[in-house]
Amino acid sequence: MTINKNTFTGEYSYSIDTKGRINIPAKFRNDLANDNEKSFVITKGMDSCVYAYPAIVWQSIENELKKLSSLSNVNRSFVRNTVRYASMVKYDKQGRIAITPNLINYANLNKEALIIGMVNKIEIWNPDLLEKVDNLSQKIDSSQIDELANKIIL
Amino acid sequence: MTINKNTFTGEYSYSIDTKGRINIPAKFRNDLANDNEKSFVITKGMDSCVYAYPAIVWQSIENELKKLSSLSNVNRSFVRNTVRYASMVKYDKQGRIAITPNLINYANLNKEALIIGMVNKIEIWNPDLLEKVDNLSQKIDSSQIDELANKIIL
DNA sequence: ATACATTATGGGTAGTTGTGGGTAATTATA
DNA sequence: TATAATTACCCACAACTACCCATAATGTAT
Repeated sequence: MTINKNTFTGEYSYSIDTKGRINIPAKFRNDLANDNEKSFVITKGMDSCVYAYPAIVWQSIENELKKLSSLSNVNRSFVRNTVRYASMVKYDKQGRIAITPNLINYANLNKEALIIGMVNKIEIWNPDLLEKVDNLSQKIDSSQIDELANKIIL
Repeated sequence: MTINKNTFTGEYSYSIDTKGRINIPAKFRNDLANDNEKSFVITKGMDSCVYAYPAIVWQSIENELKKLSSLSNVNRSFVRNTVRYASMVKYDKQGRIAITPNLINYANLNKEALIIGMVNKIEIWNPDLLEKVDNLSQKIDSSQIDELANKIIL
């Protein structure tokens, strides 16, 4: 039992089976508020990973997206790309969700997968890819990271 | 009973058992405010040690992180690095927490471990490592200490 | 000093979790 | 419509974890 619902932290290593299923860590399932009815919305992440939002959190994101005027070119393609590959999935009795082939392909997922709690959402990664992306962004943005660190960490 | 809750000082030597469990010093358990529900959040420390924050202290960190939009590259990697190895742990009837294999590995923890109160958080160290890091930092010239002296009155 | 309470540490056990695979129902395809 | 492919749901089981109890060491009060 944690204090904050729909809030995820930590890194877990899980395997994706031949049917494209992956386990949602027991801890995350416990952190998921009941009104989500065991459902996440999975979609393309900003980096080459899969995002999984609690169903009701996704709903509020949809509401935000509705506010973006479609007159703007940028808005249109942004909305299209975020929504296009989104699908609601419910975890089964064993706690697994099925990842769509689209997303498996996009995130380059093989047998091994890393699941990372990102506070309000979950990321599913190919471990090798994550390492690359991580190294890269740390080199580029270290000064900005330090700036953030000064604001947030005690 | 101390005056300030969620405030830790002092050094203690404890052993980590074969299950990865370590005792939270009785004094620290008493210093932990009740609304933490006997829970800490453990994560990677700045040096090669494990940090343990009182759960509610960590919660306020999480709330800050939630405000950062994932559209920014810098924000993403900052959030990821901050929460990636964080997990909430509750101490059992004997007053022990279980340290995740990830963190045991990162901090090079064996049987012996040093627990140090660091005011708003706790550090868990491999004693040998701490000694090395400590020797290193003692070589830092005293001018920097003088600088600190301007900020804090002892 | 003695009795009692608390603390630190080890280990056992029942229940949970992660993983594979099977089968029936549903959907797609020819 | 018949058949193939996909999906949803079920069971099995090894590994792990949470929870409980035991015991020795330490601390505390009378």
